[in-house]
Amino acid sequence: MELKPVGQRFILHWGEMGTRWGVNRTVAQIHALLYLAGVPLHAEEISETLSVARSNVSNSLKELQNWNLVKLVHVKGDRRDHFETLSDVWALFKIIVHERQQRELEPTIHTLRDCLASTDIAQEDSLTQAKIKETLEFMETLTWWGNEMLKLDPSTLVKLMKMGTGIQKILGKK
Amino acid sequence: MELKPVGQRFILHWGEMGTRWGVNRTVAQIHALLYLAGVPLHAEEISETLSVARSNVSNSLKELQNWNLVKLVHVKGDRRDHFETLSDVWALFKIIVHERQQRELEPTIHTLRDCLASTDIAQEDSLTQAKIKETLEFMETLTWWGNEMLKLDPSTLVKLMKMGTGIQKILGKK
DNA sequence: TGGATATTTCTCTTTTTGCAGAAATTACTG
DNA sequence: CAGTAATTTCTGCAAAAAGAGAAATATCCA
Repeated sequence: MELKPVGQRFILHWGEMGTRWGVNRTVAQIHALLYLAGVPLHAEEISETLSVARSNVSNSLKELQNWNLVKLVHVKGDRRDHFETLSDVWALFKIIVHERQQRELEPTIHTLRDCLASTDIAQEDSLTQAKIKETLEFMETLTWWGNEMLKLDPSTLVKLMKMGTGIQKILGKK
Repeated sequence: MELKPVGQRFILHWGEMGTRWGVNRTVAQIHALLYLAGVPLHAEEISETLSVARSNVSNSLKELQNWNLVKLVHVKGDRRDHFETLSDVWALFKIIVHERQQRELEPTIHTLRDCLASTDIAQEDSLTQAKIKETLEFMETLTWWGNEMLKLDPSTLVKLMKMGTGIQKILGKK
C-alpha cells in the first residue's frame, strides 16, 4: 500500500509520539496505519508499507492486542490474519484511559494498600501516614471516576466535556 | 536521612512506576522523597538518602523543575539550594495533567493542523481527511476540557469527581 | 502427507537511556 | 581575592529497549 504525503506524515508523527504515550515507534505507527486505513490489513502489507521487519510487525500487533486497540479478523477467501482498529476516536480514547488506569494507577493503589496494612506503618510519623492515606484515596477516587466516565457512551461524554465548567453552575443550582 | 520501612517501600515503588508515568526511576524517587519529607531537602541529602550519584540528583531535580513539580527554595542560614514539592496531591495532579497535555497532546494538535492546512491534503481520500479532522477535534476538545477542569480549585474538583455519572441525571433535568 | 504459505520465536546488532565519577564552573566567605 | 563549598556539565560505561533477519513452528490445501 502506497502512502500519500499527509497519511505518511500522520503515521510518522504518531510513531514519534508513541514513546510519550508509552509504546514504541513501530507499535504507534502500526496503530496509526490501521486507523487511517479503516479496513483490515495483513501483517505483510503493514511490514511493506512501513518498511519494518515482519517479525517486528508480529510483536507490535501482539502489543496492540494487549492494549485492546487492535483485533484480529479474517477476510473471506484469504487465509492470512488481518488486523483492524476502532475507527471512532472517542471509543479509542475510552480504551486508552482504561488501559492506562490499569498500568499507571492500579499497581500503586495495590502497593499503597499494602503499605497501610503493614505493621511497619506504625513506625512512620503521622505526616507520612496521612500522605500515604491521601494519595491512596486520591487514586481510588480517580479510578472510580474514570470508570464512571467510561460507562457513558461517547456522545454523552462529548456533550459533558463540551460543557466544561458550565457544570459548576448547574451544581450550584442543585 | 534514614528512611523507615514503609517510606522506603513507597519511594522504591514510586521509582518503579516512574517509567510508566514518563520519567525515569531516579526522578520519580526524588519526587516521592520530597513528597513524603514535606520539608525542603538539599541535593546532598537526597543523594545520600537514595544512594544515587550527586550529579544524577542534580539532573533529576532539573527535570522535576521542568515539570513544575519541584521548586528551588532557600533555608535561612544555609547557603545550599533546597528543594520542595507540593504537599497537596490534588494540586500535584493538576500540574501533571497540564504538563502531560503539553507533552502528549500539544505536538499532535500542531501536526494535525499542519496536515489539514497543507496543499497535499487534497490528494488524500475523503475518509482519511475526515479521520484527521475528527482526531484533531477530539484532541482540541480534550485539551479545552482539561483546561476548564484545571480552573477549578481542588476541592470543587473532588466534589465533581465524587458525583461521577450522577452528573448525567442533573444534565437530564436541566 | 508433503510442499507452500503464514506466523512466531530466537539471536544478535544497533540505538537509546540511565547513571556514576571526574572535571569544570559558579558562588560564597573570611 | 584566595580558598572552600556547592553545583553543573562532561565523559564514558552499563543496562535496557528496539528492531532486523534467521530459524523454527504452525497452518492450510492439494
